[in-house]
Amino acid sequence: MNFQQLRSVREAVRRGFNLTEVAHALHTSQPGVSRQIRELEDELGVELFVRAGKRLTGLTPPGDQLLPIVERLLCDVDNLRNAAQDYASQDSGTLSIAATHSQARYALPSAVKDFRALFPRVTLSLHQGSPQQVAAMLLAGEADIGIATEALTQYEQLTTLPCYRWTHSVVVPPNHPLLDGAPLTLERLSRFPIVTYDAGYTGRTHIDEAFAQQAIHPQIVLTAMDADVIKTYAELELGVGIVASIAFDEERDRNLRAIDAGHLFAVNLTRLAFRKGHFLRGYVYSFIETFAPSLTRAVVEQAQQSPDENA
Amino acid sequence: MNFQQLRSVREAVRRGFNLTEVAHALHTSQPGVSRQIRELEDELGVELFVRAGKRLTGLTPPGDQLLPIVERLLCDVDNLRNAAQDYASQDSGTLSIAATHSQARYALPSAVKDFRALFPRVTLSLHQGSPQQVAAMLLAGEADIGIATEALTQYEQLTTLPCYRWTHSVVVPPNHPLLDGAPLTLERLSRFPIVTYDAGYTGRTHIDEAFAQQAIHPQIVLTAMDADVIKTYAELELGVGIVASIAFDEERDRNLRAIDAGHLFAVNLTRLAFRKGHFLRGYVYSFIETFAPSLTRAVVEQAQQSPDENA
DNA sequence: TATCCTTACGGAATTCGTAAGCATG
DNA sequence: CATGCTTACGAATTCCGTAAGGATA
Repeated sequence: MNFQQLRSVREAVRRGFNLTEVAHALHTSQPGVSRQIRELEDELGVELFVRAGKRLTGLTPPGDQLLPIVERLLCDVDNLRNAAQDYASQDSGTLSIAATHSQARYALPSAVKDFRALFPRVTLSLHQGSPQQVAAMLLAGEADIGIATEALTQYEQLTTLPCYRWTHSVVVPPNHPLLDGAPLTLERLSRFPIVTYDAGYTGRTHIDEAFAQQAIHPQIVLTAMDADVIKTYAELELGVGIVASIAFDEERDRNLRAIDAGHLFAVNLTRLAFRKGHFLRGYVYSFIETFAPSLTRAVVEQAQQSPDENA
Repeated sequence: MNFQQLRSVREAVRRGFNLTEVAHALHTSQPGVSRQIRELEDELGVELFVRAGKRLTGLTPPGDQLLPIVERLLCDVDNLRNAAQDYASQDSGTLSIAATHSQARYALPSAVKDFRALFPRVTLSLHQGSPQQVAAMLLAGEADIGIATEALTQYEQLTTLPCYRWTHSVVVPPNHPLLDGAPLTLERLSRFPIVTYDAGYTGRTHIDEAFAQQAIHPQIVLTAMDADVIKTYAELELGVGIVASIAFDEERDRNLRAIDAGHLFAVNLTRLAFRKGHFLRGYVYSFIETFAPSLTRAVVEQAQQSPDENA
């Protein structure tokens, strides 16, 4: 048994059982991969993959049970490397962050700035994607930490920690009727076409829930993955924008006015996540604490050890 | 990085940093081991071992931190093999049990008998030792499950589950004054010399506690690791024996009489233990349930997953 | 001086990629 | 017939044990 065999198996599952693709991913030849898998199966005495003729099509029951062990094993290989590097080169290395647009654009910049000053020799790589993509990157070991408001708690294999709470705001052009000073209600809001986030992004769930609860069916004329797009169309008077309050900046958004909507939609909780069992280098803890001061190293380490909590 | 390197490191720690011994344990040459370790250190970029001149004397801080990861990694290698075998040869394999004398001699036989009938093709290996040795065998991966009354809960890396409760009995020759029918008390007991278990064995802790609580200092004239020795000397009238009730058998021990001492000493709880993260083959669950019917597969699997419980 | 680790060297086994073969949709 | 897995083979590399060297208690 060796690591290459295990990597071949893991990659085969990830790449949909196409060994040619696996070979590319692992920078080796296709017959090589084929052999690695076959040899592992021989050694273990079980077929891990279902074969339709010569083609692999899925995992057998034993394969299904062994895969998590293989994953954990390879994860530990990374952990070993990371932990060693943490000593070998204390303050240099890579920090890979996966985040949604909202976080990358509005929440992270200040933490990133401070972190770069503290750890100039750490290469930061920031990957933007949907909450699902953020989770996928964490699970694949491609990112150390992920930050998003939605979806992260859904994954068995991720540990999540609360970072901060925030609410939505309504953004409208300066001459808009909603700026008449009367209290903002869902009912009033629903009289206007609405521009907001795509389903599954940045607290959209809470927006939908609020309307549904009052049996109001708002006319949503445009959805986008990020606040910048939403604000752009709110300026064009396509509709009333609903964005995260954090995404409105008086200085920059001079063509818009914000109305707090914290009382209309449930409070959102942005979470930080990492893969269970994934080793975090020393500076990763520093970054986390810079981003969310309540998440001290002790807090994060404890969350890592008691995998059942979802505080 | 490869498994042999990791095994060399693990074994070096286990064998007190003597690479010559490690080489024997791993069935290879001493320079080989030396090289494995050096190469791993080179690859990781950290020294794992403290070297005094040419001699290894201990772990460096990074070594200390990496060791648990190495252990888990190698444990998963075993898990992979075991899980595979569970499919490859469902009902054949090996079940290794570590137990104290009391358990091996009095509690296990019936479970072993039933298990052998159910799984004739499984090779049973039963290792007897002190509670500490039982724990050590589990930690070293040499035994699948361990059974003992003492000490097992002390180990961070072991998961333990309660099997059954039992109390002590006093055993004396047929003509002994304690058989006069008057209630047995610690005070009366302490008037006679006592023969019982060694410290750290089979509920000895509770015996000491009971006497200490009443500030009685019994005269313990002989201690032994097992009830058979104790009973032998009780027969020879060296002193009054205190043994686990389960160890007294009216049929066999015709030269002795037992007096229940359940009210004198705290109730003992015999526990079953296994290493956290250690894969258990299907028939292991069967054995456990045969031994302690309350420990169904579901119960055991749950204990495996929530490592913080010590119910 | 005995123990124990390192370095040096050479043979053996393993590994891996290329090329050819074959099944499937 | 294009895609995708397997088998075959040979070269290169890696691996590992023996033997010799050096440091320490």
